[in-house]
Amino acid sequence: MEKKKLTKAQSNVLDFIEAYMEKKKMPPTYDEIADNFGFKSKNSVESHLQALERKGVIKKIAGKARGITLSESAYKKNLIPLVGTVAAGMPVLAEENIIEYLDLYKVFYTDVEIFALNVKGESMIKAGIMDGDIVVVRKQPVLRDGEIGVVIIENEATVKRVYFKGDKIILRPENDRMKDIIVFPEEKQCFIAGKVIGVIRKDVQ
Amino acid sequence: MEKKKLTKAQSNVLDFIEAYMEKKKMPPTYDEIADNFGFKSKNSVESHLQALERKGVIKKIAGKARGITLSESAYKKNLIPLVGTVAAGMPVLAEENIIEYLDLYKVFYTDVEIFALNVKGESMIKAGIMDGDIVVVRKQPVLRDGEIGVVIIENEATVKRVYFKGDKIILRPENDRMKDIIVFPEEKQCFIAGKVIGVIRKDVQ
DNA sequence: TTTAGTACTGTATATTTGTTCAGGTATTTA
DNA sequence: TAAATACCTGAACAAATATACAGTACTAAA
Repeated sequence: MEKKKLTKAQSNVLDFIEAYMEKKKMPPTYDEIADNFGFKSKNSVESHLQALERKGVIKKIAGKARGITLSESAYKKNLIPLVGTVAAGMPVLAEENIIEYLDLYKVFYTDVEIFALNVKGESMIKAGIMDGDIVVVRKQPVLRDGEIGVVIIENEATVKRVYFKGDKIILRPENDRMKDIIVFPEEKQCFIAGKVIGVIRKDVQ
Repeated sequence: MEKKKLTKAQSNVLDFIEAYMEKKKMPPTYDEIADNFGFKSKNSVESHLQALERKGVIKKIAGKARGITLSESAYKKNLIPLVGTVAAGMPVLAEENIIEYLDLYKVFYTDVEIFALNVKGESMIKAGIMDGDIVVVRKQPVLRDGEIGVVIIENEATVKRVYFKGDKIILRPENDRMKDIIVFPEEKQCFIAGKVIGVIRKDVQ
């Protein structure tokens, strides 16, 4: 892992490999790389790959078709570094400050089905769920008393804290200015879609 | 796309392909699949792959090494369906209810570097940022007046709304019970790490 | 009972693919 | 100026790989 600087040509080859893998979900062959850059010899590719391997950004699997793997640091482009305490003088993103790399796919990974829902309105503001947020929901048909869940009432999905009292369902907003909504399942078409397990906010003001 | 049901063996092969691709970032070869299941003939693999292709869950790229691609629906395992209005009677996750598939990697995609930070305490509660949340931060050395940012003060990272007044930096909590923190950059080692662009909450109570 | 599909083995073959050897020119480094 | 490095061509070769053909056995549907 010399971490030497890449030349322009080497950097172009690496970019191509990354883009190819992103799109096709597999590494390119030597021929495909040569074609892309108009190389008339596969050996041009071999040289570049050897250089990239020497500089530690890829690893070749000898003899194997499409045997190119991006080394860890190249992958981390897709991972978000989670920073802990920040040592003096050291750049924020220095390895020493990083606790782990967040793989956003895995943050909400579950065996069961999950889905997401756009939140409209401010009814859950005291629970930290704001207008425009996306809630991540684990699909399940029941809720425990007091859990935040998604309830479908006549084709409309609502996020509320849910209580059960006899045959009534109480939907309690987390907002002092709003009142409970009481639903009688016998009267209105109504069912529980799932439990809110996460929140994603894309635009922080 | 017949969407016929897979047999147990076919399902096993598909699972292996998915796991292999997850781990190695490339599709397996026929030999590797045969080895995994103890098949003594590559033709067993070919038959299974043809069946999987007929049933629409993979696509083969004829003649190409590792020429297996998972069809779209198989990928959606990694994507979170974003549900809009929910039509009556229809299951929540029916295609008709789904607006788009969220690719969490892309939700926070930017050209510039981003990192994440665990939030401790309730100082930003009115901005919908709660204790235990993860804030996603775009690395940048400046902030506009009133933006929520991450400021490092003597090795401690804090999330606050940031104002500038003369040579002072004012860190304003979004919590009525807390007071502004005023920092004189000349006296304390202090710098801006970035702007908060997103929030992720993993455990909703 | 026939037909179709599943699930394998075994052999053979053509193509794909990585790799090596032998050059060449230009550019940078010592 | 010499030596190293980057960057390319061209040809040849061996290994990796997909795929076709010929079977066997079992199961489920028509």
